[in-house]
Amino acid sequence: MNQSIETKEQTKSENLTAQLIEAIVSGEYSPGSKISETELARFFNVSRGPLREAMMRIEALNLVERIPHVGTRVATLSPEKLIEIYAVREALEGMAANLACKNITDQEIAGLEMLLEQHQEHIEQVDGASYFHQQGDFDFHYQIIKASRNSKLISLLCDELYHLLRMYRYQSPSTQSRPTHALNEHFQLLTAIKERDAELAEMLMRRHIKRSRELIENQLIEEGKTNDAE
Amino acid sequence: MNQSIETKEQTKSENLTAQLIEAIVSGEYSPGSKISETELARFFNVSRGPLREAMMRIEALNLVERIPHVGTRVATLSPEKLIEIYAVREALEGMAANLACKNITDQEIAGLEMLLEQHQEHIEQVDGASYFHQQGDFDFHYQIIKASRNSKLISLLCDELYHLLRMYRYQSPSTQSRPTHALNEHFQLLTAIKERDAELAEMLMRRHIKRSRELIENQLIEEGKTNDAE
DNA sequence: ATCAACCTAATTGTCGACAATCAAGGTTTT
DNA sequence: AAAACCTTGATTGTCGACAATTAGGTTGAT
Repeated sequence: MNQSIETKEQTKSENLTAQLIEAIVSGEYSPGSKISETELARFFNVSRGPLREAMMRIEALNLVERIPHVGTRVATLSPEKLIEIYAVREALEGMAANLACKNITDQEIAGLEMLLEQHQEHIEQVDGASYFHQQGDFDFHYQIIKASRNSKLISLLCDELYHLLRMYRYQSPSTQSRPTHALNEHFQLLTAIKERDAELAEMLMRRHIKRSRELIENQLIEEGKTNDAE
Repeated sequence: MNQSIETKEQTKSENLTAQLIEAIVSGEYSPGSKISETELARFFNVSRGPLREAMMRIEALNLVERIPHVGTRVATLSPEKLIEIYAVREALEGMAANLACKNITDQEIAGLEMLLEQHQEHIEQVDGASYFHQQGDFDFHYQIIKASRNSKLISLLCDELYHLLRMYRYQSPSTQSRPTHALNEHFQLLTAIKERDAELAEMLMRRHIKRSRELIENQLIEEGKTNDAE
């Protein structure tokens, strides 16, 4: 019932866009695989018109790659691209943390505190259940981004970059994370936000993201070594 | 001849996209004005299919605003939105300057020096010809962004944000600028880049953009005052 | 046997027509 | 007279068919 409201946005083209984004991000279509317009259109019971319109939008989000007269493929997210995204994230989320200090409400801060306490319990209970943690990680970051009150910043991060991040996570479930350290950094960050210390919050956020990036870079180096060894 | 290669991308939908972006950014279609699909399609000698596909892409760039079943309008860029964009620019271009220090070639640095010298001459000759200066301002920033070698960063700044900036410039030719100060800041920045001082370059770039933003904010306050006075 | 040219099948790009929706003006009812 | 309800005109959304282009396999020549 609720679904019938949610899924029926207004127009087929828009529904398709939302559904395809979710399907691609969640790994339902494997990266690099070809997307046949005719086939997909038949599957979703629409004509190729709306489907192509949806594809144009999704292409703009960098979730698929299109070559004229050839076809569309689900985007593949190499570790190199991911590292680029992390550099962008570092800049943008640093700014978001900075602005959040100026605009966040006390109520939102209380919400963030609750969120982190939940995460703490999760980590203590199921030591290293990284899936829950990663979802929680996203939640925390989302809240701070929203609290920046800068709609451009919000849409860039949430609508463009985070789709790609989620996509990568589904692609590479082996991705390392560091739940305990990350949680500590979240607590530090929240403290800075609570004290409305914008510069400190920005610095902590940037360091937090930079460390995640370094983890990926190290993995990449490791992979390089093993590949060389072959 | 060159043109026939440039303009004929490959497909009508893509040609349209490029042409419409240029037309909208350059103010050919005035902000807020309604765009009739039938009319535009006839004007460009295409059917509504490719035109709508182009619109979807352009909507993703935030150059037009679409309401389902109602229509499409050329985006209006309020000073408030512009200020938001400047905050994003500050973060992203700061990072770009930082990365550029690590990746720029000596040849590119020499190019930047020449560019700034040209600007200096321009300013000395035609004191306050802000159009040339603003174009030059963009050139300088573009080069640094490109030198970051981060393709995500480059596409975000050049393909998304700068279109909006150019659009605003065409909308409000009365926009104040501060050629002399800006040029000094550019020289400072270039010095930091030459010395590969990433942190300093980032800081200088951020301050440079922040000052531009403050100029806009002050204009906004002035306008507010005059409006209150009425 | 190898390479080049050609042909064919399949996919994408484009079009014109039809269906669905909205905005505006006029009509009727209270 | 004001408000609610059609009705109509125009615009957008969707569809199925056709045209253009590509990829792959086949044929032919060197």
